[in-house]
Amino acid sequence: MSNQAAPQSSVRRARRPTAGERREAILREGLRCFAARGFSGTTTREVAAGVGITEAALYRYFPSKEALYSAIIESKIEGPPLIERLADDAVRRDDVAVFTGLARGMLERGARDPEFMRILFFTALEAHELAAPLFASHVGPTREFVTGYVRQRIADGAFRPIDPVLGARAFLGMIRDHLIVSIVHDPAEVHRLPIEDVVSTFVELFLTGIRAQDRAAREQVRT
Amino acid sequence: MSNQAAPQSSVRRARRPTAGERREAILREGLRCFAARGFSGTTTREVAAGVGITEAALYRYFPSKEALYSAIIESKIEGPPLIERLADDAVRRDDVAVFTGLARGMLERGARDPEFMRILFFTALEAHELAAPLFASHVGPTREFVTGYVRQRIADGAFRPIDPVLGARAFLGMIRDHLIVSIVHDPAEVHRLPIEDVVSTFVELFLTGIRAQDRAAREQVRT
DNA sequence: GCCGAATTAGTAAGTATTTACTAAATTGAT
DNA sequence: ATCAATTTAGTAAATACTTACTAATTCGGC
Repeated sequence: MSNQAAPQSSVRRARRPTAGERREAILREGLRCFAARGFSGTTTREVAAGVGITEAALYRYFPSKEALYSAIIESKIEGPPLIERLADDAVRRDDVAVFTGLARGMLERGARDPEFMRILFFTALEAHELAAPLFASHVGPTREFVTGYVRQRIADGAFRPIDPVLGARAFLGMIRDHLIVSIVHDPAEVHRLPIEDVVSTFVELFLTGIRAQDRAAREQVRT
Repeated sequence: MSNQAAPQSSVRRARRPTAGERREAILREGLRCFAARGFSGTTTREVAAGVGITEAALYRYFPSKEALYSAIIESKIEGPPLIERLADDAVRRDDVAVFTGLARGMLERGARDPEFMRILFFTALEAHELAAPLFASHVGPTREFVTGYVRQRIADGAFRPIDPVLGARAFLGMIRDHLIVSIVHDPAEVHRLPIEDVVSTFVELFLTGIRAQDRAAREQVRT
């Protein structure tokens, strides 16, 4: 992983990365470190060493450790393309498509970008000031989308009349817990179960549980 | 902070705390700090100041910061009385009692001891070496208990034949997510919804979703 | 193309402060 | 007076950040 650092006597000197490339490299390494050990568990020295430069060079790109951390978090703040993709399914009241898309999107993101999940948790626990914006860009909209959809389907008479917040939480909780277990605790387990199996199991479980049923089925539950 | 407990024999002077009391006070304050800012985000100076003593005094009771942290975590490692309480309900196959007891126990612990939840997350994220024992004493047994119960009920023909691990995760995920939201993100929200409402909503949702149903109801879900 | 000045990116070696931890002096209850 | 509990007053290492300088790259006039 060590960068080129043998410029002296060699005939062909390695090209020096552009400022943009360097900045990106610092952001990447910073993400790695902060995701692994949190803000206070990470030193600027580590990050610089990981990039293959000195601390002073790092401070050329970011005026402080805080600024670097903030830049990393901000780079993860983005619009909600997942929700937008599901808007169509939502207006068509296609429950299976909505919840399948949701589960698949979340689980795939977790598999693709596990460091993002860790940063998400660290910022929340460490109460970083950018935790709120970060959550407002990811977790919040998703929760509101699901809550709104559940509320709508209850109004439609398709879902049972439970608290929509709890309904949304129930579904998102299944997904999130799966992500937590696989990413935070046991990264190996994530590959044991194919994503599609997890998705369909959770969706079926949730929809069967929340859908309005005839009285007989509902009474059965109360044992 | 002045530390005055019930004066036993002397009335005039403030009694100096016994070694045991002091130790307890340090553990309490340590829990507060570590739960709030994690291991690397907490300084021994802070803890000592919070107790009202100097760092040197603290080091009389604990030989290192690590030792203090370990003692705090170990004080939270305990047997599984929750699961044991549910064993009877489990052999009687009383689904509602089992899952209600589970949800209630977890949510009440979260409400009673939010710092424990935060420590749990911090140790996992910071990959502290005591994370494993801590999880083995709390999270693991609960998950295994639920997984086993689900597996059993599937064998009974009472639950649908899904992966028991995912079934357990679905239920525990709902609960855990509720705890996370209320404790990590939004401590105010925990009081908005009465625990009993949350418990019954989740239990009904889950049991309705996982219970074996007649073909008509099952087909309905597939839309 | 060519070359020296200007600019940019980088380093080595710091500084000031914080941190975990400790030895020796002091306090206070009995 | 004794002696454990506590404080005073440290130490060495670590940490975020800086200073003073150098190497690499770009640029503008030829």
